[in-house]
Amino acid sequence: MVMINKSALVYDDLMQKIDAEVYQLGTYLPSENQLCDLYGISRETGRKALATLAENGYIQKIRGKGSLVIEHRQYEFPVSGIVSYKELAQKLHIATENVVYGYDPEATLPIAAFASLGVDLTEEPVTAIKRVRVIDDEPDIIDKDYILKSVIPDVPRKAAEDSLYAYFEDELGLEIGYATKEITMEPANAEDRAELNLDPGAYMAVVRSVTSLTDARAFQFTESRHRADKFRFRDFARRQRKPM
Amino acid sequence: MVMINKSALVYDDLMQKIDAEVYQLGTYLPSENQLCDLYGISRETGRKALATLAENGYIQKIRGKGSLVIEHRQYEFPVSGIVSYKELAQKLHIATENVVYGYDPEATLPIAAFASLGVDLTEEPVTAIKRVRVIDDEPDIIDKDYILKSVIPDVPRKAAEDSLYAYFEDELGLEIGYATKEITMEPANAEDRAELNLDPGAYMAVVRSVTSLTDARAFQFTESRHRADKFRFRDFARRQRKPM
DNA sequence: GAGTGGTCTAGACCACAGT
DNA sequence: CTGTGGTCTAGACCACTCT
Repeated sequence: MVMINKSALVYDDLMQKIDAEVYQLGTYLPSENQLCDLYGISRETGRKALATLAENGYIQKIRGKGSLVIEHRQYEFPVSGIVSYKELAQKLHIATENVVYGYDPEATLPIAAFASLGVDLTEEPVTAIKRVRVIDDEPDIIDKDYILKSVIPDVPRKAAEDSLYAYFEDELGLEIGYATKEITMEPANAEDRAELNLDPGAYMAVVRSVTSLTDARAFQFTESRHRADKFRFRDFARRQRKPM
Repeated sequence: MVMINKSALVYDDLMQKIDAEVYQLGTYLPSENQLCDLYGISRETGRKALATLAENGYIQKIRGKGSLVIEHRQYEFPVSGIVSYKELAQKLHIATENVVYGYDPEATLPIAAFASLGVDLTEEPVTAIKRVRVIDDEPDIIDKDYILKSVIPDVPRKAAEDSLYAYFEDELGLEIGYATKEITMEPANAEDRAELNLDPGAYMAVVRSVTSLTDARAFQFTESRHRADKFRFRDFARRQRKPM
C-alpha cells in the first residue's frame, strides 16, 4: 500500500475520472470551492492537485470560469517524461519483448557520447547493458545503459531482463528524480543495422539521457536508438512568461 | 512596465543569480526561511518560486538539506518549450534570417497533417505562411504556419517577417497558453530539397504543433521541418510517482 | 536538538466572467 | 452581484539530515 498525500489523492482521483470520461473533454471540473467540500480539503490543497493536472496537460484553468478538460495525449510511445519501458508497454497494452544481448558488469562509461549533456566525469566504472526492444515481432529500438557502480555497485542481469527501474525503485528503494535527454538524428551504424535488420543508408533517432536520483546524484546514462520510421515523440508545453 | 507577482519576482531574481553564478552549480540556495527574510515574503510564496525553479531544471530540492543548484540546459536550438524563434535567436545570440516565401491569407487548414495531434476540425479558413530560417547563411528550417481566421482574422505579411508571437501577444494582446507537439522523422520532399538545397535521400526532423490560447482555443498549427544533421532537441523531465 | 524541506489549513484580498 | 480562479499570509505539524 502506497502512502501519499491529500493533494496527490485528489490528483489521482480527478485524473482517473478524466480518463474514464466522468469529466468529459470540453467540460469543467468542479470549482475549487466544490472540491473543498467534495474531498474535505482546504482550497490550496485542491489547487495543488489542479496545478499538477494543468502541468500535465489534462486541464486549462480559466479565470472566472473554471478548470476546462482539454485534449490530452501524455503517454506516447516511445519516449515522454520519465517512464520506464515496461510501464509504457503496460499502459498502452502493447505486446513487447526485451532481449538482453550485451551485459558487462566491469565496463567504463563512454563519456564522449554524453559530453553534450554536460557530463564531466572521467573514466567511471559502470555496468553496461545492451538491449533490443521487440514490438510486434519486429526489433525497433536498441537501448544501451551504463549504470555507475559508485552509486549502484551491482546490477544483476535478471534486472535488465525485467525492468531496471523496478529494480532501482522496488528492490533498492532508490528514488528517481529527474533526467535530461537529447534527441538527435544520426545515420545507422553497423550495430544498428545488424540488430534491427536495417539497410545501409538508414537513419536513426537517438535519445541520449542522463538520469539522477532525488538527491541529485546522476547514476544512469542511456543511449536509446530508434528506427527512424517508428519514432514518434510527443510533448506538452506551456508558455512561459515572456523573457525580459 | 510588466506587473507580476511576488513569487515570480523571486523566481526571476533567483534564476538570474543562478545564471550569473551568484549561486553556483553544486551549492545550495538560501533556505526557505532565509528567503522569507531576504524578500519579505511568506514561506509558501518562496516555495512557489522554488517549485518553478525545480520544474524548469534549475534546482533539486533535497529534504533536510536545501535547494541544490544543478546542471541546467533549458534553451537549446531549435525547439524546447514554447519559445518563439526570435526569442530563442536573441537569447542564444545567434544571427538568423527569416525569409517569407509563401503567404496566402485565404487558405484552408490541411487537417490530415495534424490528425495525429487530435485535431478534429473540418475545412477551416486560415492564413497560411511559409518561411525559411537561415542560420549562418545556411537555410536549415522550413516553417509552415496555419493561423485560424476564426480566431485571428488578419495576419499581415509584415508580422510573419518579424515575429508571429510578438504580433499575437504585443499587438493583439492575446495570451498564448500551451502547445502539443510531435516530433517524427520523414524523408525530405521536393519542397524541402528545393528550399534547403538537399540531396535526394535526405531525411528531415518534422515538428508538428498545435498552439492554444489561455482560454483553450487552438489557433495556430505549425509544421516545422528541420535538416536532420542540424536538429537537436533537449528535454528536462521529472519522474512522476509510479503508476498504480 | 536545530535546521531543512513537505504538507495542510483558514482566511484574506484581488481580477475576471456571466448574469 | 455572485461565482470563478490567482495570490499571499501566518501558523501548524511532520519527516529528514546533520552534529
